[in-house]
Amino acid sequence: MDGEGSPPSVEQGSGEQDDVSATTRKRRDRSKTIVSERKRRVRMKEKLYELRALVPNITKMDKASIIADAVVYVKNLQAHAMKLKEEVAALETQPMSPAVRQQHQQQQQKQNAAAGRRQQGRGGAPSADSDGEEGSPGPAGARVTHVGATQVGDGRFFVTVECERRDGVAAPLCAAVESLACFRVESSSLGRSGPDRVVSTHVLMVHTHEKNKFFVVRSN
Amino acid sequence: MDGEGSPPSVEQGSGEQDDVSATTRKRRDRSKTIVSERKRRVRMKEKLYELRALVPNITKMDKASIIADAVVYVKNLQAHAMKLKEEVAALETQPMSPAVRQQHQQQQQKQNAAAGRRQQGRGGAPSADSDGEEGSPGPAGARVTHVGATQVGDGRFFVTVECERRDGVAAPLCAAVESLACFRVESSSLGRSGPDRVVSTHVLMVHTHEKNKFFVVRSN
DNA sequence: GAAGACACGTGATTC
DNA sequence: TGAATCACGTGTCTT
Repeated sequence: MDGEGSPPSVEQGSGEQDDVSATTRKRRDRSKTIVSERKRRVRMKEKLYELRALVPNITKMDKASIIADAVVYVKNLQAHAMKLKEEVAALETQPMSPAVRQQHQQQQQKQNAAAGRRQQGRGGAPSADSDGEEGSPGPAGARVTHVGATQVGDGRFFVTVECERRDGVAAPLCAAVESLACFRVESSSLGRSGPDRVVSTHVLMVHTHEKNKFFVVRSN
Repeated sequence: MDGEGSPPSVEQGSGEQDDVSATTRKRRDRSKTIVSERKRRVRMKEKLYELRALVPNITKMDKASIIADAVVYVKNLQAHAMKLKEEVAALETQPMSPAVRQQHQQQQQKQNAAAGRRQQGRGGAPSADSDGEEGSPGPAGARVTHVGATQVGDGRFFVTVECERRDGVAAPLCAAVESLACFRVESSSLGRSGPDRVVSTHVLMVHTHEKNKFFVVRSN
């Protein structure tokens, strides 16, 4: 309780026989634990740097922020990996002759930002892609070429929107995602998926009081 | 050097009337820093638990091992995602004559066989949503708390903008960045930098014909 | 000078 | 018994 400093000052000079052994033992023990603790700190710091090296988008060098950035990065990565896996599965099971694939690409011009609870893989279609209506001209005029949504956790969804790459597309894209009132944007990122395509990925969290409105549409 | 001075009883006669104020100030400062440091530790620990909840196979609860496990997990996840992405690209662009597809499937099987241990998120982690988010009913108009810009290449700049966390901040943030007419947004991402802060990072590319208009302002 | 981050040495606890 | 991990308060350094 009383945080009084134990003075490490030496009181030698009087006792000889076991006094010396006691003090030496104590001191040796102290230095051992000290160096051990130091090594422990170094180990953790190195691991932290190692982690930081793996995470792109490091915002602050701050120790806690490194872990925080790693957390959101891992979340995005997990979601992305899951989505890719499903995509692979879908592509593998569907033979997709060239004609069909071409049609598929053309058909994927959907720009529904209000894709609320509309994911019904009807007829056992395992695709998580929601089927939108006709693509109306976007806010910036860029056509959306792909929209995907996948549940990646309890009330958490991974959403990807791909559209043409034009100047000023990011803001309406973010606005569209944020306009989903029952979601909260947990993280989002924008990058290029081709010479003329940008893709924005988001992790959305359902507001807790709306959680029961959503359910999973399992693919298989 | 040896920081003594805990006894708040008497100071030497140098101070006339500052004796009480000096000790009070010192003590207040002490407790302030103490509680601040304590909060820092708590923050880091929470972030660490949050990270641990994301990593499926946690070997030891040890603090450094958590980061180590996270490191190897992120490495695996990155590799896995890259492989999946290549796979998707290959599947999408292949004309897929029957022979080719068969070969591809064989290759697929080999990959699956080689990847003996699979780590798929399974570790039923309890909901680590430590942050009780509150519905702040604010429209846009969140205050920007930090802006940074660094040149990271030839005509390429890394820009960070931090502001208050409100619903719907991402879109105006992107709009603001995109409104810089002489830049093109190469990539951008949005995440949280604190319980009440969001930070958006962007990589901007100067349009080539404007490149000579910009130069570096070195900070230190 | 106030605030924040970090490394340090140390007491407590666990295996 | 020691080795190892953690939380703590503190000094120092940078904003």
